[in-house]
Amino acid sequence: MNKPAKLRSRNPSTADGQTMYSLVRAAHVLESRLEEALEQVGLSLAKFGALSHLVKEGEPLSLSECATKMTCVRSNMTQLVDRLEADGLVRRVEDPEDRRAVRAAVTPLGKERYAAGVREVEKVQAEFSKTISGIDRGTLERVLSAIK
Amino acid sequence: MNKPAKLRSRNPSTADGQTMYSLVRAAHVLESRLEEALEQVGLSLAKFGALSHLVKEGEPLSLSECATKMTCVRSNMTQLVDRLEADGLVRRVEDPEDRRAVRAAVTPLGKERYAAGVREVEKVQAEFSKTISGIDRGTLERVLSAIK
DNA sequence: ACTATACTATTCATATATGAATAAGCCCGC
DNA sequence: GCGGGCTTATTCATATATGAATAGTATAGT
Repeated sequence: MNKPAKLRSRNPSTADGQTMYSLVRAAHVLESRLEEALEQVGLSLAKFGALSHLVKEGEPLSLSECATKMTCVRSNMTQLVDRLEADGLVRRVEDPEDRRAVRAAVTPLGKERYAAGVREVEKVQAEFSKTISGIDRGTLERVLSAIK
Repeated sequence: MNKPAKLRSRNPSTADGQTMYSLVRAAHVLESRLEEALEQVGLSLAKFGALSHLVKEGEPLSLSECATKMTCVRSNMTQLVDRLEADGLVRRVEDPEDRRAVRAAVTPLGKERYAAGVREVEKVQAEFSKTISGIDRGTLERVLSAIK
């Protein structure tokens, strides 16, 4: 639902600052497009991201593992799983191995919804692909992955 | 304070999808760095962004104008100005020309804080600049600005 | 002058994120 | 086996964002 307004504008101190802001702005635009596309199938980017890890893993993941994979704090995952559960897309199941842990299991509806999300996301990716034709993808990937 | 966990991970449907996710991830990393840098001087990225528009404009802006410049909805600006006002960085002033409007005026403390923020942000920009040496800046800018 | 329409900011409900505090359960060294 | 130190999830307070609903003000067209 929300996208940060924070830095949608820019600060012109240096030329590179410009590029940095451009990159952040472009990412926000892409996120908006993804949110919009996923909204068509009743998902948000956050929900889609969580489902994608669960579906790919093929078995229930503890909320801690989910949080790690999504690079967010656990309290965020607690709330996200609350919403996913309310939507009927995942179920909380106990972990018999570790009674502290709670695992999130994707429901059949969750799998369906995820598949529909993938189809929507692929459209956005195709769009994006056209836009970045005309830049060397390898170089771009290398630079982007250097930002950590 | 917050950065989206949403898409910090990736979905490997196509190679270009990878690049799209890389871009989004990189932007989140940059935002985190900016948030961290600004935290040193008691600012968030959202607050810094609002201050930057107000300082550059040189005179009080209505909340609607602020929202437009920050590309966010007005209710967001209402809350952001609430927090900036609580920090003593801006003041709400009435607009004698239009009794509907409320303008945000930067305080002297706000100007100082902004200047301190700029110094912090410049450090992050310098860091970023090093990272992207090795890619043609013009090409990158052109591609990024094509995303809208 | 009046009315319809549009724009102002605010409030409210909600989603997404963080981080601190808490309670429960695990496990290592003794 | 037990005490201390992790890790687990949750709750709470808060920040940032959206969008719907509202109240007040402005303005254009008649």
